[in-house]
Amino acid sequence: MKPTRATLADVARLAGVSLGSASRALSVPDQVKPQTLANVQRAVEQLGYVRNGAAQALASRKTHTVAAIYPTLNNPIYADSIQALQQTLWGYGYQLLIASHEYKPARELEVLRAILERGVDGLVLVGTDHPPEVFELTRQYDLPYVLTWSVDETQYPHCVGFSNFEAAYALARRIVGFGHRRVAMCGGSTFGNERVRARQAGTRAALREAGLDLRPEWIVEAPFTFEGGRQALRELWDGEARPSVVICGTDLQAIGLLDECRAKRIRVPEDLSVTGFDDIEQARLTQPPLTTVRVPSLEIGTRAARHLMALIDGKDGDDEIVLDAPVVERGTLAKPADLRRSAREQ
Amino acid sequence: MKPTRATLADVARLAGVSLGSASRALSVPDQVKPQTLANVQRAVEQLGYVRNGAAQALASRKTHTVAAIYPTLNNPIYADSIQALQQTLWGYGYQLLIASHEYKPARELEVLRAILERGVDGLVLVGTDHPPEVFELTRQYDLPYVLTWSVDETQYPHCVGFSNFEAAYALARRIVGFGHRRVAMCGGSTFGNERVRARQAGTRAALREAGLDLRPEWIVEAPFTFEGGRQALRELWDGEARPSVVICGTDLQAIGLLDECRAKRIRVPEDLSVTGFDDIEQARLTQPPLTTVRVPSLEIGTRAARHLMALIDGKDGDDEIVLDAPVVERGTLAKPADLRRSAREQ
DNA sequence: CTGAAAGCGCTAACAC
DNA sequence: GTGTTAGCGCTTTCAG
Repeated sequence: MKPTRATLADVARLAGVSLGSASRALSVPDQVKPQTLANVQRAVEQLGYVRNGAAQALASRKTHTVAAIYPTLNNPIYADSIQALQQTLWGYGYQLLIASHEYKPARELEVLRAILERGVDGLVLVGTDHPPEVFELTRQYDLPYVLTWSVDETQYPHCVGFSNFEAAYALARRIVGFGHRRVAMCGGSTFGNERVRARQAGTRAALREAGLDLRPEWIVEAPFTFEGGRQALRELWDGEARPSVVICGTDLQAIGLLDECRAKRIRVPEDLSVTGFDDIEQARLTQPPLTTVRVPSLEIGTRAARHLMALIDGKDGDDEIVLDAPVVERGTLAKPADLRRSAREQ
Repeated sequence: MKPTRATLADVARLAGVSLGSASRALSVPDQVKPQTLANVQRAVEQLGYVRNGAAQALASRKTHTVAAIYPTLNNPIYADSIQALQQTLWGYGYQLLIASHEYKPARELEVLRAILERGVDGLVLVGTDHPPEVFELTRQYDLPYVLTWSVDETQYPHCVGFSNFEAAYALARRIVGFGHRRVAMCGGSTFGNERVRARQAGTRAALREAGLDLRPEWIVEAPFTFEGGRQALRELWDGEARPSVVICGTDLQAIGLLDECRAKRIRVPEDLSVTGFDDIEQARLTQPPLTTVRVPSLEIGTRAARHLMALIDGKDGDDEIVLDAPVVERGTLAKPADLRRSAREQ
């Protein structure tokens, strides 16, 4: 029965060295004589000693913990990224504190405050658009941070992500290339979310080149969930005119929308084309498989971790990591019905 | 420009009170005169003061952080639970440190050590089967913990979960009730995983009642992923004899298996019945929708959080929370082909 | 209800 | 290389 945990002082005493040496043996082992190192290690072993993180943090002002604030954990794309982040961080001896704000900027700020109070050495945020107070706090606390997922609408050098504008642009070009002219978008709120804005902008740009525009009634705002997709389809389908394609903001929405199509006996892609965004694993399991944009979520996690580690080490590292987010064509995007017909007629 | 963060001493000075009073004003506001409280609050405001968590932790031996170690984050069921856990904890002023061990017991131990070093006030673990060192450490550190997901194979009172045995038993009864006699299981490794064992046992119990048994070659061990399910089907289908139903350990596997069925033109449930476990959202999106067992993952998260808070507060609380995990029948489980035929013949 | 003072366990100069 | 010695910023007795 151990009444109280062993401290470094106990270790030092048992090893017959000073407190300082014991401390060094643990944190900078190559700055002590092999002999003392061995003694200390033996003592540690014997006592089952484990460092007290709080004390270490207080004295060294390093917590060996970083925090990541995600919009939600309910999207596999973020889960994947967290997984990668966590694994990589682990390799550096860092722990991960995670939180989510459910797409509410105010909530994000609260969460950040709580995290700051607990103390972390670095921060990972998703997206570039955050309440100004967020940036003030990171500055005030001198907290290194990396922005992930997006490189849109920002000057900040430490971003690990892709251009949502370009990705959406490329996808829309593809869509236009198939001959679609009645294009709808099912996205989330643009509030505090530059990804949604950038994608809208990218889509618009491609449409404009083809002489098209996005009709306001065909831009529907729905939650980034299966249910959101279902809702969106209902809204779109009950409208005056019907689009020939709907561009979804996430695969989750697209999958839900596809399911609603099935319920309503709308054939995809014959009656309606659908595209997603993220390329989650399920995207290839729909019937037909979903045409989408592949977001390198694992790589974002891994590189964000590495980049943050570099920042924390004071190595200002390379700037902005722009990853690729290619369109992956599968079965839900095809020529619109009217064109098929005319093609056949020729 | 703030060269250095304000400390409680600064606050006290500005407020014209002692360090002690300032401290109390923050942590036990009703033990100070309203006047001093107000002074302190004003000072805090003015200085933009934020507590230093490390110092607080060191002095009070409370970190206001709890850790949760999950098998993986790559299963929506865990993501959901984490979400609920995190939200609930947040309401109590606690942060969540998360980690995963990818179904490797040794890894879990390492992770726990790192977490212990960092310091947490409580711990959430998934399952009841962990390396003995895990339990030794929690004891040695006097760390309150709750075991989730399962109440099988354990004496430990602080569990929040369901009986995997019962759930599997109920499902198997249902399967047997449909007339299946050639039953296969696609599960994960039983190593360090009592859930898998309990489910096998429950399944066996139900089969035995019907005079059946599980043929060893029909127990396939595959990763808990889409791909795992695909693999399992291939293995099972290429074998000497073919089962009439396969019971999957997770919906992820079941969905992958279903997809492989489609690829191989195996009709479900005509040629083969399939069941899942978890009832993730996608389970109702397969074609036909998946018959599965509904695991109350959100509730597990919420109640685990509450229970842990009680433990931390020294309220030993109520014991073992046994939740319900009902079978949800959808379309992938039906009578086996031979019975259908004979039914028709009659 | 408040102030003073003693640590919490560790790191980081600083001399030796 | 190693020992000594200040703190890190806060909580918590203990008197008053």
